[in-house]
Amino acid sequence: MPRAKEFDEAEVLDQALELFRARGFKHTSFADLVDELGVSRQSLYDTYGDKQALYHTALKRYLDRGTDFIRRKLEEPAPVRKTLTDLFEDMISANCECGSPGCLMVNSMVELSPHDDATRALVLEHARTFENLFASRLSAAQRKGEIAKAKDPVALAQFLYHTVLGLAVASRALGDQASLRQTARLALQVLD
Amino acid sequence: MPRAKEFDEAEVLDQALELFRARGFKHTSFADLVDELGVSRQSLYDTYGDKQALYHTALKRYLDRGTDFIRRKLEEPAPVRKTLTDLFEDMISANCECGSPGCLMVNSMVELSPHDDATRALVLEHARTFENLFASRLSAAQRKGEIAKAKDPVALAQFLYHTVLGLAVASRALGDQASLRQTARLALQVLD
DNA sequence: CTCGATATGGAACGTCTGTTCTATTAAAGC
DNA sequence: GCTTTAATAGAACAGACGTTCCATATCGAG
Repeated sequence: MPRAKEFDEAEVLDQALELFRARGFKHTSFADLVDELGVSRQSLYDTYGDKQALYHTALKRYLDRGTDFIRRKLEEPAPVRKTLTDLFEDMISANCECGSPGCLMVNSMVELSPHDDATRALVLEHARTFENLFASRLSAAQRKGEIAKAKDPVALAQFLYHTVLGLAVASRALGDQASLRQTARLALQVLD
Repeated sequence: MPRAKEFDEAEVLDQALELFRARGFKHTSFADLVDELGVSRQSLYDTYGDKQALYHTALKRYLDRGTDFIRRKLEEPAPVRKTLTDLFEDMISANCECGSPGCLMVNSMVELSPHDDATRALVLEHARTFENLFASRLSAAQRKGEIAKAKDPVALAQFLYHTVLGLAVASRALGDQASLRQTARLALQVLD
């Protein structure tokens, strides 16, 4: 049996993720990663492949975590308005922690999606998943009489998705949490 | 008197703007600019300064054009709902033309704002201008009885601004115009 | 024609980039 | 103790990057 890894693969991946999130793909050099992760060049290549592969792995991890979080949240038995209010609040807090690096998914959509097929595929799939999860939760809310049956759950889900994108951009570039919360509150009025 | 410039300074600047818009700052090399603008390196440096200066000039031009457009539109005597509906429609069409390069301002907010003070200052000022223009138009609409007086015009303006950001991201990465229009329609329901 | 300013092509520059190679050290299992 | 695998440091690489310099050609005004 070989020697055991001396660094936690998942933990270092998360550190790389945070660097990419704060600085973007192009603005994060491999030398930056070596310096700030405390792992040698060669070990990074052996463990994660090249820079693109590392980025994609980090992005996939980020998206999966987000999907899991949303799915769990939407399964809670609370009223849909309460659930969505909490969800937006959580997202705003998460995107504004430690400065305002914004959302890795949104940053990837802007920086890489148009030129990198793998990234585009990842975010497109996530968008569909997001919309499906929300649409089915909203449909259930309609059956329970929580929101009007005349509304289109898919359109509502897409609207909420677009709202999340806007909040992520604003949190990265403007960083005013109070106005983000107010926007979330107004956005959820579409349910009324 | 010296020799006259052989290229249209404003026209070439617009071409550079489109390149930056489609590919971002880091992904657009100076060699790309030389190749695709049909102007020599030296002339570009003499006319616009270095790459950063060229980008900032292009971004400023883009923001100013956007502000002018919005200001003119909001001054029209039409009802506020009709005006905003048209405005969103125009923005969606403009952001989705020629592929989906998205919005140079939003792209700059994501790629450069956190690391480039000049860019951050430009977009922050634009955000304030946008919100002020919208807030005062909404206040006027309240005085005319077009929308309820109980609503906060500033909060509504910020909500609409955040909505625009989200639509720009979605148009760049997803490019589904139909869902963008539907989102715009739902967003404007906050006025009801 | 001449002078002054401009445009242009190409070479040159350091620097940074992502990536690979080599050599050495270190732990875990047989 | 040997083998195997992993970690590390450092050198080396070729290519791209932004930028500057130089020599030359071109046009307008005097």
